[in-house]
Amino acid sequence: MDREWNDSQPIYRQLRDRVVAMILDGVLKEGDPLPSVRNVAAEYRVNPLTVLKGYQQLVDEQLVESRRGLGMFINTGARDLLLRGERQKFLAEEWPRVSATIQRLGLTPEELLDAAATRRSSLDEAASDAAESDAAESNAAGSEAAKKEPKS
Amino acid sequence: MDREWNDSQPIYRQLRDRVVAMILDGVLKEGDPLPSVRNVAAEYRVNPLTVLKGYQQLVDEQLVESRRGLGMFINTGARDLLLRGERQKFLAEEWPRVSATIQRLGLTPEELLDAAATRRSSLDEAASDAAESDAAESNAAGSEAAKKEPKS
DNA sequence: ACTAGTGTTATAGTTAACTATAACAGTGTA
DNA sequence: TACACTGTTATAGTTAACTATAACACTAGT
Repeated sequence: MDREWNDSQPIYRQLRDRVVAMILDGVLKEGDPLPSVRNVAAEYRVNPLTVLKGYQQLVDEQLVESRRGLGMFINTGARDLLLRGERQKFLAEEWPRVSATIQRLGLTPEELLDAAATRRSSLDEAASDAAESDAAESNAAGSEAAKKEPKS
Repeated sequence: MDREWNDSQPIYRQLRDRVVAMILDGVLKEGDPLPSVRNVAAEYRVNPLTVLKGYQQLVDEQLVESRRGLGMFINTGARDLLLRGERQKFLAEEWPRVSATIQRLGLTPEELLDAAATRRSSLDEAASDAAESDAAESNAAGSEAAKKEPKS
């Protein structure tokens, strides 16, 4: 979670993508609160408005609901919605370009698997662990986030 | 070649990537001229300065040489240079993210191969043909580019 | 009521990307 | 020389992304 920003895409979109990844990985489940705008802004040393913009994207996509004074919460059905939408989006918009690049560079499946494995072992431990242990306490990603129960 | 721009990355970088792809695919060979700044600008209805910026990146990477009054030409060794650099860059910077996304979405090799095949048949015919027929006339990508011989 | 935590809005400034328009500079050919 | 191509630079304006600073609005706990 401490990796910095990639200059090939706006921060607010990378932020949106991170939350999406956490939902897909099961780190954030339905009803869970997102780490607060101010917390994220402070932790990543980014402007609160930038965080808000990323979160607003999620609201627009019906993935997240905002409750003033309480926080932002994962909607019911968010993960299913994502599994449909993101698959199609990825296959249509990103994978063709990536696939062409792989072919152009003559990369072998071995090289690709090696590179993927290398990264996973060094970066994704936390996310993998959280995803694999299903019913464990699902603390959100912020440092010490609020964790109040939404009153339905 | 008539596909429009992707708003997820600046045009000048997409332009740079297209030329890189053409070099890797063998569409542009050492000594070949790039389509002229003005031609590309007109064909894609983009500002000449934007095209120039993309081309300048290639000059900075030693892939292309600029000759005032003549045009811009692929350097010798450009393809080898690319095969080394781009492989490393792709495996380190892009593939890990893509690989994680694939895993998250639970995409199968079949789905990925299908999507890749679908796209290739509809988009890349021209590039593939040019790459496969090796010694054919290698006309550059512009509409009717200059095609002068550089005097070494 | 007070306080500390939420999301939200307002104001204003910087930078990068892109644009339009125009001119300058070098090369080859008729 | 004149012309038609090349790359290059100058000037200036728009938009999107990001920033800093501050205030407003709402909720829960004490």
